[in-house]
Order: sequence, then C-alpha cells, then structure tokens
Amino acid sequence: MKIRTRFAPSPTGRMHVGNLRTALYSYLIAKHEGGDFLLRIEDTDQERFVEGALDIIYRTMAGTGLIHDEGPDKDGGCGPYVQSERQAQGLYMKYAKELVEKGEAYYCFCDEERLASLKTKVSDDDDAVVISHYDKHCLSLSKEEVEAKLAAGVPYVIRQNNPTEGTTTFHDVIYGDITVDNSELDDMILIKSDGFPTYNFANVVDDHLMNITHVVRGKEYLSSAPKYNRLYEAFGWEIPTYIHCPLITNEEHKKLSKRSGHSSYEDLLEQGFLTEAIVNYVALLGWSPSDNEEIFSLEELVEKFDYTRINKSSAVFDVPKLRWMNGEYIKKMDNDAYYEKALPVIKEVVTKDYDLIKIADLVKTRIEVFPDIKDLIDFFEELPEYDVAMYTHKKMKTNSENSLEVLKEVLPLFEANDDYSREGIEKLLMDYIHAKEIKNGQGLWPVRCAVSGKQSTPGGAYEICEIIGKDETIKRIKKGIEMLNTACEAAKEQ
RNA sequence: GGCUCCAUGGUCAAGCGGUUAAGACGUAGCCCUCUCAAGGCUGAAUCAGGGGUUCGAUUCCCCUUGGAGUCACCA
Repeated sequence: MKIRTRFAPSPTGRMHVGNLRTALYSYLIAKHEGGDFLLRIEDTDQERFVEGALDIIYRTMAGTGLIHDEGPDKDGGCGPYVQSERQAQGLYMKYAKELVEKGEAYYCFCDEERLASLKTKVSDDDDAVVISHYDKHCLSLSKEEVEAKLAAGVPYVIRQNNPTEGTTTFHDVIYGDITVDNSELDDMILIKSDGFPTYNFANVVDDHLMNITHVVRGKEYLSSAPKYNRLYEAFGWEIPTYIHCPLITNEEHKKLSKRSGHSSYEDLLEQGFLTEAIVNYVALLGWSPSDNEEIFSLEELVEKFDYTRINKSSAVFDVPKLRWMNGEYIKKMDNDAYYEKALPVIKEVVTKDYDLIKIADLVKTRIEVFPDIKDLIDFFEELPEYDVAMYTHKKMKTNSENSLEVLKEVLPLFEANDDYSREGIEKLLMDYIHAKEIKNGQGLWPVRCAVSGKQSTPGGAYEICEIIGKDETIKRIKKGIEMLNTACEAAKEQ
C-alpha cells in the first residue's frame, strides 16, 4: 500500500517551527517510502483567516523544498484541497447527517447562554481555567421537535454522540496504546452554526476521502485522538496510522506558539538563518538518526528518516545550537552563494570603495548568522573612538611608549611603500620586526590597533591595511601616534 | 482541578538487562596565533526519588515527585 501523508495548515499567519517540523516529518515519512505528500488548506474558521497567509504557506513549502504531490494548485483527483471549497459542496454536512441517522451524532440547539451555564471554573493555581462538558441536553429531543426547530430556522450545531460508559483505546506509533474512559469524551461539535465543519470533523472526513495512510501531527492533539477513533468507527472507515510528534518548546519548556514570537520560519529567515540550517535543525528536534551525524540535506533526511525513531519527550528549541549549525552551513557555502548573502550586509556598513570580497572572506568563519557581520566590520568604514589603553597588552609586551615607538618608526615605511597587497604589507612589517629584533606581536599589535581602533578584529594587521589601502592606513597610524603622544606626555607630567 | 503524556548532563540526544553511560551545542582549559574566529587537543557536567522483578537495572513493573499537553461553534 502506498503511503500518503498530508500537511494541513490553517492560513492564519506565519508558520511556526512546530508546524514546519510537522510538515517536514510528514514529507519525510512519505518520501522515504516513495509515497505521496499532500497539502490541504484547513480554512474552516473564517474569522481567523489572514489575508496573505496562503502565500506564506506556499512560499514556505517551496522555500524549504517540501514539495507536495497534490494540493490546491496540483490536482490529484481528491480535490478540492481547500476545506472551504469542500464545505461549499455540502460535503461535510452530508457526512454529518449520515452520522445523525446512525445515532452517532445529533442536532443541538443550545444557545450561548445555556452553554455558558455549563461551564465550570477550576482553579489551576493562579490561573483560573474554564472547562465545559456538554450535557447531551439536545440528545433527548424527539425527531419531531428537531424537525420543528429546523423548520423554524433555529440555529443549530451537530454534535458527536459519544457513549458515557466503557473505554476507548487508540494506537499511536510513538506513544503506543492509549485508553480513556468514554465519560471523558465530550460531545464535540462536528458542524458549527455557520455550517462549517470543525477542524476535528473536517480532518477525519478529508483524511479518509484523500486516502491518507499516516496522520502526522503534534502531540497537542493526542487528547482528541480517541474522539477521532469513534468517528472512524461510526463511519466504518479504516483508521489511519497515527504519528503524534513531541512538542517543541521554548526555554521555559512551554509549547512554542505563535505568540512566543521569533519562532516562525519567516522570523528565522529575517534573523539571518539559512533555510537549509533551519530544516536540518528542526528535523533533529524530536528525532535522531541511528548514526552520529548531524548535518543533513533534505535529500539525506529523506533517505535516513525513520519515523519509529521519533522521540516521546518534548524538545527545547535551542537557538545557540541553531546558530552553530547555521555557521556550519555558512562555512560550507560556495563563493557565489556566500557573496550573494554576505555582500548586501557588508554594503549596509561599508560605503567606501573597498574590496568587499576581501572583507567577506575575512568574516566567513567568524559569523553564525549574516547580520553578525555588521559588528565585525564597522571599523573599516570609519576608525572608531578608542582608548589608548588598548595599546597596552601584557602578553604582547606592549605599552604606550613602545607602541608609540613602533608606530613612529613604521609610519615612514608605510609612506614609502606602494605595495599594499597583503604580501607587501607582511614583508614591510616583518622586515621591520626582524630588523628591530622584537616579537611579532610587539610590532603587529600596535599597528593593528591603530589601523582598526579595536581590540579584536577579523583578520590581522596585514589584511586590514590591504583593504583600507595606503591613504587610510597612514591616516590611522598618524592618529594613533597623536593619541599616544598626548598620553605619554600626560604620563610624564604626573 | 479531571484526563492524557513525558522523565539520561544547561540544551539536543545515543542506549533498547551486563557499557569506563556515545556524540553534538554550550561551557572551562590548553595548543596554534599580531587580536577575534576557525582548526586541533583535553576537562567538568546526566540516568529525579523510592519500592519491586532479576544473578544483575539507566533499561521492565508500581508508587511518589516534577514537567508538559488538553478540557472552544480555534486549529
């Protein structure tokens, strides 16, 4: 039997990483076995629909490479793939009525007020949680009463009719058999008063009609799974394989939600993460391969993915590790791809006519995310204000006096020099250092400080001088001499 | 609060009765080195607690504790 999985998002905004991972796992499970991966849009809540959210879904799927075989834009014979369109065909109502006839569902005319009276507050520490359990009030309505209300146009919903005794057991690949008392099963709404199906109902109907074999979804749905089973059984349909994925949480171990912010795929892109790194990292939240590798392309994931190795416990979304992984991907990038990403960021900071490629090369192993570049290279554009104390470095054996000496002696050499290639500068400086018989650091530290104004820089003195060129190098060394002069004189006076 | 699930270092995790309890991120130190990275090496750090079962439990069972999810005309 061919595996068919589906990703069924609601068009309510950006896609947060939990959804992305669900989509990824669905895709991987299908593709690992050469099965089909479908995209279905669950837009049964008209109020929550967000303009443009559909585009985000398509863009995310295409961007991450999770290409669907069937979907709203790719008919595979199970369409339409948008639930509002299916609703318009009266599809869900038809199935709901079938259930009513079987006694597995019933019309409910209870108004908001009555429903509210059913709600009970339960104190959960400081947060007051409101729960409700429908009391089957309308189940006792006679056929005639129902007909009369229907004819009178009284608003109604259709509810699932769950037994109050006995137990229901369902099976999940990851969590095993789970049994609950039927008394726990609320008579959930199947068809809302606006005629739309609820997520729960549409899901079951569509998964069956679309021949979905493996239902992949988040663990937050685990508690509603028994009610699904009752629906399948009521219809006499085959129950698909359930694969509930563990939650992805924030640092506080709470479920990652849209409100957590900065946790959607697009947020991450805006923060400078590469989609390959995001996909790779997210794949490893809740799943691990049998070997020790960690860096995987989507193709490799397809090959390696084994859903029986998915974990049970939730995983914290650890940004530092994502950053590390992103850095690994940056290092692996070929020049074209790297420059395409790096140069625009560099241009934001450096407007001077410098060799931006050289700057890009300098920072490649020093960043984890592209925006990191900015803070690293700002000194190229303009020499920052700095403290002369920087020239004093214990390990380099430098201080204000000998730094001043070095800069003074090196200045004429720079002025006389015309070879500002990296090699040229190296020769100039090393010849000087050898002649003076000092340690490399003693000569190079003051120069690098003068030329960058920073304690630490990507690259060393040679590279920086090469990039900023003769005029700027001389200008900055003079500035250093000037500052050290005043500092040394002030010291003498004391 | 009811129900359900989960429990190996700070984080991701391997382990599926007998191991010196992998590996990765992070972290500490060292090497390299003109700084910062990268790279190399080394270290610290984990089986929540208590009962069983067993010749032997991280591993199987139970309880406790802790955490999470869920309890909508949202998905």
